[in-house]
Amino acid sequence: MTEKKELILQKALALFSEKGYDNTPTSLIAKQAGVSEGLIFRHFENKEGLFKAILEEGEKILESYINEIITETNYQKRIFLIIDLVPTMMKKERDFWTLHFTLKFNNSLYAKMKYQQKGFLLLFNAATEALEKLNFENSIQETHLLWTLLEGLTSQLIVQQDHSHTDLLIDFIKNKYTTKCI
Amino acid sequence: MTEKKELILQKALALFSEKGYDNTPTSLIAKQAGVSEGLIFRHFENKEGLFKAILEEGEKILESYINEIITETNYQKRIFLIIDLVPTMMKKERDFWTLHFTLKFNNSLYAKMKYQQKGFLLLFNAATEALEKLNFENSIQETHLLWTLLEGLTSQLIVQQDHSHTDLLIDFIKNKYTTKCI
Amino acid sequence: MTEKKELILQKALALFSEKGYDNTPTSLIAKQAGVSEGLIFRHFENKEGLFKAILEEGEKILESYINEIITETNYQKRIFLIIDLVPTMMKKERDFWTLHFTLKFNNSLYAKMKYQQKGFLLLFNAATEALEKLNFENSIQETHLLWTLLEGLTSQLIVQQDHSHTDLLIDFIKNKYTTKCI
Amino acid sequence: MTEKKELILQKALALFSEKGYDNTPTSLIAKQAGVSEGLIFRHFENKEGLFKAILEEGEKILESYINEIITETNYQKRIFLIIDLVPTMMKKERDFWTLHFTLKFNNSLYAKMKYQQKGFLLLFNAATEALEKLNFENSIQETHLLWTLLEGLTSQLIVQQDHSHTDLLIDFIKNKYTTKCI
DNA sequence: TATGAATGAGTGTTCATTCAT
DNA sequence: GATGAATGAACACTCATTCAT
Repeated sequence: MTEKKELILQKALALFSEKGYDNTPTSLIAKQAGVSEGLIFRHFENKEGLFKAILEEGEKILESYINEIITETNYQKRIFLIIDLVPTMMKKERDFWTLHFTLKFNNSLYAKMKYQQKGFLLLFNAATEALEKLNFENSIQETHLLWTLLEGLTSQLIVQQDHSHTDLLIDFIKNKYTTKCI
Repeated sequence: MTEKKELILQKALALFSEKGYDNTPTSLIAKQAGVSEGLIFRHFENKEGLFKAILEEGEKILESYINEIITETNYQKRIFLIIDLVPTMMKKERDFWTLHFTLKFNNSLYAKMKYQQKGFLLLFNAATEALEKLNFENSIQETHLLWTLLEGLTSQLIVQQDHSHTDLLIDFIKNKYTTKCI
Repeated sequence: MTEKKELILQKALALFSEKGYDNTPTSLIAKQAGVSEGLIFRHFENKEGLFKAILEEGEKILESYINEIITETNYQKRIFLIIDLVPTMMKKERDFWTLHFTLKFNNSLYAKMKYQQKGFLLLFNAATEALEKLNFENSIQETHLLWTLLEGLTSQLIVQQDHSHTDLLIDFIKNKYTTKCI
Repeated sequence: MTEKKELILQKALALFSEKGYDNTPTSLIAKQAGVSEGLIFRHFENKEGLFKAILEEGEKILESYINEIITETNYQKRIFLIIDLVPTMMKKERDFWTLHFTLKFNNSLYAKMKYQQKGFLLLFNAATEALEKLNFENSIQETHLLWTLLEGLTSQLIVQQDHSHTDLLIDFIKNKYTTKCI
């Protein structure tokens, strides 16, 4: 991976997440990366190829998060890790997750992200297992609830750049999962 | 409002929600509405003007939903109405809410939707009041939690066309709010 | 057919035949026609669509030539008309026939010209009939020979803009077909 | 001439004749030759330089054909050799002759082929001489006729890959030149 | 009100060519 | 000799928008 190729990926990610895929011309990516526009196509063939390359980079990061969580055998801690996942990712890889989340609603591009659903399925099952072990009744339904919560959280964190308010909410949620009264 | 103007609004809404605002050419809207492309600009001045006009139509619908909720003085029922709001809207006005939700993440257009935040603020306060009256501790935080849940629910309903699974979840949530152990 | 559409067709034909289809940018066509480039695509959808539109115009002309020939019942005259066809067309519709002939060798575009082969088949049969009636032995083979001659003639007239030399050849050929000793 | 240079020439010839000069990117030539694109420019400076190099190779082949013909002093045989020239070349060096013939109509590249006209002029004169010796009246005009025939033959052989039908025609023509009644 | 011809700026993409290694 | 990263000028094509009718 040459330096310029790396630069293209970085700037493309930033622009895609800020302005959206369709509103980001390849010419702008090239300009911001200080690179000729043609180079994008030499390296990634397509604008879509560039997009996929970005996703693949994110996939690796996601995998490491997931591995950490599903290997955690203290179930209480595992649940907390899951709850923390969204704010953690949004702090460390904001651009990537913004892109990932918003493009769920762009049908044509969503297809290219299916891969990540495998990762999320592992996570879902790990959550169900944890909730069961922690003696929650109807652990599957509880996981669905937790998932919905996390999805809402993501949505909010994307729109409001400010995390302070959400941090409070995170603690509030954790507390509920401690007292088993969600 | 002439018949053709109405047709434009309808087809534009359907296309915007299906393909996204940026991926919907005015030429396609005109074609599907059986109307000349120029007419769109005569009636709405801009593509953005067309978008705003759609939002204004939705605003009226939203208002009626909100009125029904905030005038409900049985607080238990009010909470249930709020929980049901998302699936109800998604059944009756799917296109509009899909458009509304997905465009939250398109910064430039989001600005044009601020109006609706007034409506949602009324709703938020009505929820806080209800939760307080129902003796939930920390009613504001609880409302935030509820809001997050509803936002996650919306996201899920947009991606999965199938509501059956979510209906179960709705009941599950309602039950929690009945037993006061969310 | 608006005036500008007509202009586009004219200039495109001239440029395609002069520089070849691939070497003629749509921007140049637009410039020479004094028209915006976008208009080409409004009217013809594609560069290829423009090409096809040109062919269709030529088809009509070809048909009228063919009709004149196959309805000629004086067989001697018919043969002369056929021999004269190439130089006549090259004088009156040089650009079109140059385009037609040269693009036979561009496989991908040739497919779009198949229609004309129907016309040429009628002509071929009319020639065979005439040669038979004029008591040529092996009239089919003779027609093949005549065809080859006409094809070579076309090729020469395209490369050499000057017809004078070819006109002599035409008379020479006609004479042979009169004396039945080709 | 290194092995790779030879490979480039081979693949370029095949591609130019199949897809045409303009429709053959240097990148494709490089790919098919299993060579870096830069090497093409190191060896031939230009895409056009590559084209010229191909022509020069063909020139040598053409010369040997011509030598064989003009040194043939049996005039009957000489004429037959000339008639056979086109199908022979099209069987043995199809790609090269296809390229040669089709690019006659691409003005800008045709200029680079003028050299070959010298060879063809020798041939033309040798044909005239033979026809004169064989007591054809108006031998120059006859040679023009023969030339036109050969040109048409070439055109047909390029378009129709199948030679069988043309082989019959060749015999038919030879017979005419034997009976002196063309 | 409604049409449809016309525009022009922009968009993704291709490709011959250069150059450091 | 050979590579492959990089360029920049073109190219076909799209689309919101204007305007005469």
